[in-house]
Amino acid sequence: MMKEVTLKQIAENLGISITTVSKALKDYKDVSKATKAAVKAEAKRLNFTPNAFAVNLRTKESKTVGLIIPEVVHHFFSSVINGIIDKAEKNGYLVIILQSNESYELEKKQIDLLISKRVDGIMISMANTTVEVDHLNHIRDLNIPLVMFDKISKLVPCSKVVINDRAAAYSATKHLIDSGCRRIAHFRGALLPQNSIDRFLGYKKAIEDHGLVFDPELIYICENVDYDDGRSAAQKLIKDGHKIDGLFAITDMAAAGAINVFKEHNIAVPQEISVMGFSNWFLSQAITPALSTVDQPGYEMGKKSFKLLHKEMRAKREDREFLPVTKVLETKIIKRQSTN
Amino acid sequence: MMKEVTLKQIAENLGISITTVSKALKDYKDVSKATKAAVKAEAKRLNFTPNAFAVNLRTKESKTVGLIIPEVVHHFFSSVINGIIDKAEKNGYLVIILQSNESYELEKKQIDLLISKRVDGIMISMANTTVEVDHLNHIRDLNIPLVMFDKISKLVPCSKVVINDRAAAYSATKHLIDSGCRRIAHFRGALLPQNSIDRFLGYKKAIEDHGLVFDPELIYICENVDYDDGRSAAQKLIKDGHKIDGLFAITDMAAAGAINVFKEHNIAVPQEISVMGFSNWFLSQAITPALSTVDQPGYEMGKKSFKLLHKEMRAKREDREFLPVTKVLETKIIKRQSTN
DNA sequence: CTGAAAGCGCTTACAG
DNA sequence: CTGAAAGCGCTTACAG
Repeated sequence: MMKEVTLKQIAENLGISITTVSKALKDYKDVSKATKAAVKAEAKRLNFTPNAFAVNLRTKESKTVGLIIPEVVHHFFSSVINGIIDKAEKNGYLVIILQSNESYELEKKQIDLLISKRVDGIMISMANTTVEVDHLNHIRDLNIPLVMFDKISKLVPCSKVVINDRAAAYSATKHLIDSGCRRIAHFRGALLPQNSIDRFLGYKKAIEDHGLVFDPELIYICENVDYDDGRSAAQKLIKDGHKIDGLFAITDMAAAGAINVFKEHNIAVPQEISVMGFSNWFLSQAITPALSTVDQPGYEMGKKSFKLLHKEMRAKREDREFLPVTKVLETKIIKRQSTN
Repeated sequence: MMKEVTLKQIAENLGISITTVSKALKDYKDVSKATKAAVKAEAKRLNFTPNAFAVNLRTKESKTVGLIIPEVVHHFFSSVINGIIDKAEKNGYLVIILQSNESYELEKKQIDLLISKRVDGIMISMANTTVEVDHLNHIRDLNIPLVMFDKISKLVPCSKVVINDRAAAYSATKHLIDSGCRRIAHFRGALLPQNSIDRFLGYKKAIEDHGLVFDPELIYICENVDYDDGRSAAQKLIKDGHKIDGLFAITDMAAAGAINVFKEHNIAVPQEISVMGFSNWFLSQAITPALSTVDQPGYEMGKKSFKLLHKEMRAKREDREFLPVTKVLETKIIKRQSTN
């Protein structure tokens, strides 16, 4: 364990001042070429890296941003993380990741943690159970750059990156209708989250716009929008005796669960029931029949989120005003074998 | 934007010294009860949080650890992340996550990044292409606590958390043999990574231990161990005209790809060919037939990794010696429908 | 072109 | 029980 190399060390070795060493390393124009060369050579020789703690304290920046998501183990969110990390790193930022586990209380706590760590900015996708947004507005009050993505709140004035859930669900449902379905069930998410509501509304509008009858009995709730929820809802649907020829599920997982239940009941997909998922998770191409779905650009969303955050951080540093931007990303229908 | 609250601010408001304020907040025993109460009340009133940058500089600790994994978008690694984040947070640490994208060069760069950020410790799972380990030993040289998990190197003297890949692969192959398979193919990973080698060796040993003949022609390489690789290997296997009744694939993804190819060729799974995967990713229960596999405890591995790192960080802080520990986690066979 | 000095906000050994 | 002082390692406005 050797001693840490500091500016002071280099200065002493070279018999010059700490100030000059610091300036030389940062290529200040008021340092002679010869001095710069000598300092850089010595710094390299000693394998000098500036003490980040000291730099942070002086510059009041940590070059670190925080990210809060509901869950890490989730294809969509891990894609977002991927996009954020990639983009952040290219711009010299590191990313601290925390999860809210879909809990409002935990979400508040994680925000406080990030604030007390003095991250330069925060990106967040809200927990399903979050209804109140004071903790998010608090971030704005402290003048910390903030970007929300996917699960956002209209009540927080900050930059946002989203998809148009309503339009995407409309397209998905229309795809079912166009392929001949006339009685289409919908497995929706919980009542609270905005994207659960929006996907439901998109479904409903598509039904009504195309001369079909909206039947509330065909709506089932998948609280956790996962595989098991999809299974339960499909079982209930069958038990309820509803004759349907199409199903639009809020996630690929729920759709996969439903398809497997249909198979167990010898209901042919897509011949008897066509099934649409949502997200285009990896899973959708591996199941049989391969799942038709809506592609939700997670990686893109991550990249774009960091980009907006970066813009805002830069504006803050340079004391410029920054106006929040909302970016809506494109989704597209991916047709596979589960629909005609 | 209000002014930052500092110790100085509190001291001035109360007409006492900064030293006393600092000590009062940290419950030093040599501060009077009355003073402590007053200081705490004022701190609370002003919503004081210590400036983390200053604390870091003084204590030479950041209460932040770094994590480097090959890829974030990966069921197994995201489970590990989950375990690490959970455990870290409970102990007051935040986690910076970086990915190597299976690149040795990037892995080196990420390590340098974390070192220069002065994280208190590093956890890493090696990239497949990493053969040389100087950059890892460099972490040790700097006396930074280090834990390797899953993809480790024997050449780095540090704590490790792994599964016994060889034994797990042996059990998986034995499961196929016990269920009646006599000609078992193996889809292995690239030649370099240790766990690809170990799983292959476990497979080979099981074959030989049970009176079967090891046939190198039945070994196919899945470079990226993913769905498409599994598909290609299965297609090649069929084209090569090999008659097999069992397949042990290095990952669930590769197994899923193979199963789908078998289906397309009207080969019944498990009646004609039994298939074993490895990892117990979510996917394995959603495909048809549901995949028999080896459960690899990702969340557990993450928790244990942080736990060991934490121990080492504590030992370092208290200037105690710490001897590296290697922890081998249990795996288990999960029997589903793809095997008899 | 160079450097002395102040300061970022905290912690802690030391004196009283 | 309280506080003056040094110091963590850097940056930068200022003087020369």
